[in-house]
Amino acid sequence: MDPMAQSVPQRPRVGRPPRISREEVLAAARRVVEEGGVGSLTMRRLAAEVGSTPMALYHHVKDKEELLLLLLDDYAAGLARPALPEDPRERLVTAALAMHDALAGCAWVVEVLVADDLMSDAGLWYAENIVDAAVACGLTPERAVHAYRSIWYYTAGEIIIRAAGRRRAADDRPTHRERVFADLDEETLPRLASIGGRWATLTAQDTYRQGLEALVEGLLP
Amino acid sequence: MDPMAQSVPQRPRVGRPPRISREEVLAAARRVVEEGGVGSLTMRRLAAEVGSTPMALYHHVKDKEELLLLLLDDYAAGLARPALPEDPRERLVTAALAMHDALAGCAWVVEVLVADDLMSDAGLWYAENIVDAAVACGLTPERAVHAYRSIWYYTAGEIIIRAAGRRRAADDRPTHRERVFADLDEETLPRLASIGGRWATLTAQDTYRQGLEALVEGLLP
DNA sequence: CCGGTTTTTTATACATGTATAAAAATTAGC
DNA sequence: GCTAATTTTTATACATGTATAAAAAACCGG
Repeated sequence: MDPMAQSVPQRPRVGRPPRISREEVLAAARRVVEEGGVGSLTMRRLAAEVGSTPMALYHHVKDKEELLLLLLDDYAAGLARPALPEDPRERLVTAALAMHDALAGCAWVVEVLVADDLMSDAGLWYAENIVDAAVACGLTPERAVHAYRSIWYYTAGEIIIRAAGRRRAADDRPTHRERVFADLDEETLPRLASIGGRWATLTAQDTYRQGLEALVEGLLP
Repeated sequence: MDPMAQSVPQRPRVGRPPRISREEVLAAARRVVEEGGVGSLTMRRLAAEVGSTPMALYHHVKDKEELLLLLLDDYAAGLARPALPEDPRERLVTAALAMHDALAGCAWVVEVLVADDLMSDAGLWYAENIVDAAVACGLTPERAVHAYRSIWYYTAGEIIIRAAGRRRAADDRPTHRERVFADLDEETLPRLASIGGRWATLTAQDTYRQGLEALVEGLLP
């Protein structure tokens, strides 16, 4: 019982020895997602992949949500961290853009975002840089955190809403929206009516950066 | 076959007569949600409520997602529409706040947001007023739509992320986050480390309005 | 070697959304 | 009235996440 003994590799010498490990499960999950997309990642498929049974997985991850979170973690860990400009304001914007790009590059990220919020390990790098840049811009630490939070809401919202839009576009049922926008009441909704068909085009445009810069503009003193 | 006949009540005189209607299904869904929360709304339970079978529902709503969207619609239709200030900028902020409050008042709204985006009927009132106010503030219609869009991302993001946070707080497993924030590396993440325990407090605060005003500040000329 | 303890794995079961196909109930044409 | 067409309802089935409880496989003290 030497307290200075290596604490991690000190395996528990009791109980039935595990046939699979969390790492194996994660590695298998990566494989499955890589080749079949996140839609093909089911607990049963994953169990088959590691040569075990579905319920055995639950001894290594709490549930599927945690599994996805862990996948996202190591996706984020593998990302290049761009060099950030000196100027604090530019640094802030650049870091936020990098965060956004990271999320946008991972199609299934939405499923995790609605469940948890990326404040784990790899994701912290973005938070660190954004908060730090905000402080460098003259905000108090408290307001810098609030600023980060606002940027996070905006960013996560953009990712999620746009993903929803893409999903909607995928199955090509003529959307409720199109019908609604087709016959807008000019009396009660004159502005939208005057925009009419351009709405789809306009909202399809990528204005993340524009909005981000506006937000930053308003947040900084 | 008079083409000028009432087009809507002209019921189709052919085929097996329906035993349930979309309106009945919706009314039943409202009852179920009202008394048991959205979690208790299952297709089977709903079928039982209308005295039918699960699959019969699918002739009146496309799927559960559409059902929720319809529920949200008439929730929104029932909301009071606040009087808006004259000053366009205040009007913009007030309308956005009203939109946010509307969403925040509906706990299960998140499930719909991630699937579709509230651009249906009742939700349009907010869009109309926000876009119109933005134009009144001097934006072109195009930029006004973009501005609305940014506000929408920010708002939806706030609602979704905060809901996730609340859900996480509900089941009291000591979150990954707490553990992560407990031992931050002061070398690589000095700023977050210096904030440390205050992070939870700070991010728990409601800063929606603050962020909104910053965003509006930056969006308007 | 044996019974107890601990850990991991397995088996079984359930609730859910919904696909598919059959059945039922009506009208239209003859 | 009979057959075909049309619409709605029902029955059955499947994949999914995961709860629960039993089983298996290793350790320990005797």
